Amino acid sequence: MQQRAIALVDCNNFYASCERIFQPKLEGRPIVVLSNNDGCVVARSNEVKALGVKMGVPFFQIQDMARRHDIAAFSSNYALYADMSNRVMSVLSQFSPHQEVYSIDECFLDLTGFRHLDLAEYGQKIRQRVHKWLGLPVCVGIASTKTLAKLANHVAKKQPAYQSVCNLNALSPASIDELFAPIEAGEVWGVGRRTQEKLTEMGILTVLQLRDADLKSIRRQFGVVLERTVMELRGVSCLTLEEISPPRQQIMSSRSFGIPVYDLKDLQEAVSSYLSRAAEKLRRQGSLAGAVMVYIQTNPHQSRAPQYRNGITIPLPEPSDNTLTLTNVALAGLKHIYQPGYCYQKAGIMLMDLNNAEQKQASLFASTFAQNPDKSHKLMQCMDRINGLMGKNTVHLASAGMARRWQAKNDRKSPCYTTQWKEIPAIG
DNA sequence: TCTGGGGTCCTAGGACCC
DNA sequence: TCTGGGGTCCTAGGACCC
Repeated sequence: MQQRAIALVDCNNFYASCERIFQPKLEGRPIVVLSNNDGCVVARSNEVKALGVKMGVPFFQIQDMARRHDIAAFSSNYALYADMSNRVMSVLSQFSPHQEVYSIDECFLDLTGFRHLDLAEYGQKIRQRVHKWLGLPVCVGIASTKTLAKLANHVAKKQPAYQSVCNLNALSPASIDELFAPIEAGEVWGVGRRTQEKLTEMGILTVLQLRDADLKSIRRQFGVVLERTVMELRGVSCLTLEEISPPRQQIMSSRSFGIPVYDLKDLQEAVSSYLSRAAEKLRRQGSLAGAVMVYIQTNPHQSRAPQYRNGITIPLPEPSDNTLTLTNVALAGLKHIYQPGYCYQKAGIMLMDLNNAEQKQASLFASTFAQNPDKSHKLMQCMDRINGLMGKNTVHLASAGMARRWQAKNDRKSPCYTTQWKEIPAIG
């Protein structure tokens, strides 16, 4: 079988880079992007990484350092990142007929058909076009399997000699061994903290050692997943390119609150608004939910305060994608688990047992909406269209509240430069 | 007193990813 | 004072059935 050529294209420090595009004066200045509620650091520019700030640290823990080094901190602006991501993916799709969008900032491209070209050069072309058209830096890793392509990307990022593009297919076996020998096994895609610890105990420290480990004992100790990973490191492709993403099997929506919440009323508003978002996603992918889960919890980090967490899953008599139906179920569940007297930090909902709306099974027992499914369907369509055209939350259920005191903090959010007419950058 | 064995389905929990 | 959110897959163990 011919050797495949899979590229992994990954944006460098994606969120931080997005912020920089529209504020060029931030070039060279350390930047962090914060998680929801301005809680943790979820993206760091190179300057911040150099300062030793780790991924996921609570922002308040580094606030002194942030002041000392003049770190620019941003609330996350998902509308901006999602829009920039779409643009990146669209540019990248020009370089191969086979693309798998793997996450918001990376995608696989099948370049097998382009093997007659110098693929390192081709990778440079990709990089330059994304940079020229969008102002975003990317790195490219190319190899015969997805796992190796991820690793090649890691090399492209870390080793300046490669100038952001690394093609393992062009290297001799001896130079690949040399390349893999100093890289920690934990850098491999699919090897997390736990697995790395266990591997270390077995004396497997490097990528090279993992690749050459005894397959049977890997299988026995870790299961099929890591076995596959080792095979992929050997150049045996076990993971296919998934060009069309399968519909989600569950849809979650949860948020921490911006302020401490005690009242059922606030929780109801939050749950209702999370549910609306999730139901929109549900309808967009053309699914129906068979069950709704709702949960609430106090802040687990505040160990001295009384703790309470609870959740309940409620099956629906008949699968639905109707916001009103789903909300009623979620709010009934919430009422059931709510205990007064606690300081709640977070609530969430999950739509479960999703299945295709076209294969809907009629219930034996007619429910309120089943008596008039057309009407409810049209109402939802109408809501989705208005919100699509006029902006999120233009129309929403009254139960989602108007004041929304509990909403997460995001004081440091940049404008939606690319998705809101009134926030388009002006040159003057 | 002696008390099988194999299959399926479901769930919870763990591990991983970004 | 201040600690994110949203997913997937696999496995083990229990319930249940014949």
